[in-house]
Amino acid sequence: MDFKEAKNKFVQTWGALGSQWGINKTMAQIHALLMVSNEPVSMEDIMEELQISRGNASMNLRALMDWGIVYKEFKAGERREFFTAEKDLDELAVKISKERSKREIKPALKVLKEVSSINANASAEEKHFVEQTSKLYDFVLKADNVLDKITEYKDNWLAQLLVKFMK
Amino acid sequence: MDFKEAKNKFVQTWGALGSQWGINKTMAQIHALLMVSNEPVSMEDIMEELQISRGNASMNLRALMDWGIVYKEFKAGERREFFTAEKDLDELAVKISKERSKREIKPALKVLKEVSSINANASAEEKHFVEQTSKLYDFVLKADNVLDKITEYKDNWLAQLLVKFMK
DNA sequence: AATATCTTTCATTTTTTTTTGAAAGTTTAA
DNA sequence: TTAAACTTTCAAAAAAAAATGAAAGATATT
Repeated sequence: MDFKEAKNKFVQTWGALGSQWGINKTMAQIHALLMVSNEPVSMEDIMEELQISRGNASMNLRALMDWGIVYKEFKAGERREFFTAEKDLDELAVKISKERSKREIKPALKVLKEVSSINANASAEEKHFVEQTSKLYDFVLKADNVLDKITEYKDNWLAQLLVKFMK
Repeated sequence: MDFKEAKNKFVQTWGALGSQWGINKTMAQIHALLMVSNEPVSMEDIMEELQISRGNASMNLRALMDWGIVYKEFKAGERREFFTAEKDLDELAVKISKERSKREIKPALKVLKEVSSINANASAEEKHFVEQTSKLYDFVLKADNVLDKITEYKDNWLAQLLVKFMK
């Protein structure tokens, strides 16, 4: 396998993986492309390499920047914009964790709190509902706290975690 | 908010959350419904409560059973089948982790290993590619190992993890 | 201030995913 | 072994998501 093939395979695989995690294919592919580029990449190059339209490239780059995992770069003397991805994997994990917590977990917690707080009458059905959603609330809250803690460690949290867990 | 509203809100929210995690809405809704039901539920009831077709119910129940988080139940004297969800949340997390590892992480690792093993010639571009995909391989491998370890603890791994991390 | 270079927006089109429902399949019971 | 009760399958339809591209919007240059 030569470089071109390998790069292509990586970008395709990352893209497919993205879909399975609720991220759209192109967005994941752009991210993959930037991750393995040693130089900032122009929108033109991204369009060319992934065979996508200008609008598509623009919108997905915007989304990636909203996630805080892709940055704009300005090259001296160049009019157009260039893009780079966050390449530090710990930093990347932290950013994704924080963002997903904010966008998805926190709102879900709010709903869980609400629905688990209804005044259950005597019926076994309602009691079970309250019990189960309360457990779910506790569980998700704990999981979210773990994420928070992890992001505090920031550097190399994964290795530390592994060490702690294996001992 | 009364019970009916709360239940509906929970099912809807869980369904929406599912979409953001690469699981289809109906599948997540069926799972939500079963999670908060104290009694096994028939396919007829699922169709009725979620307003979905028989085929849809059948296929998504099958998918949930493939994930190992929903079970068929047979009631004495009853011809039709009933369904229940795994309600132990630790167990649920373990099953989902294992399944995602098997379906997504392991195959991704294989590709990462492949593409990071190309024979990089002297160009900075190729060197960077190999370096970055190698780092990614190590990172994902470590993360996958953490999942493995977690599943060994099985009961209440989350609480243990939290304690370890906060100390 | 007019023009050139580049980016964003968004209505429309295309693609992908999900859902439907009727036919085929399966199991139990009479 | 026939029929009744239920489940699964899958081609077609519907819905949802993503992509296009041209026009509008910026921003720099002459």
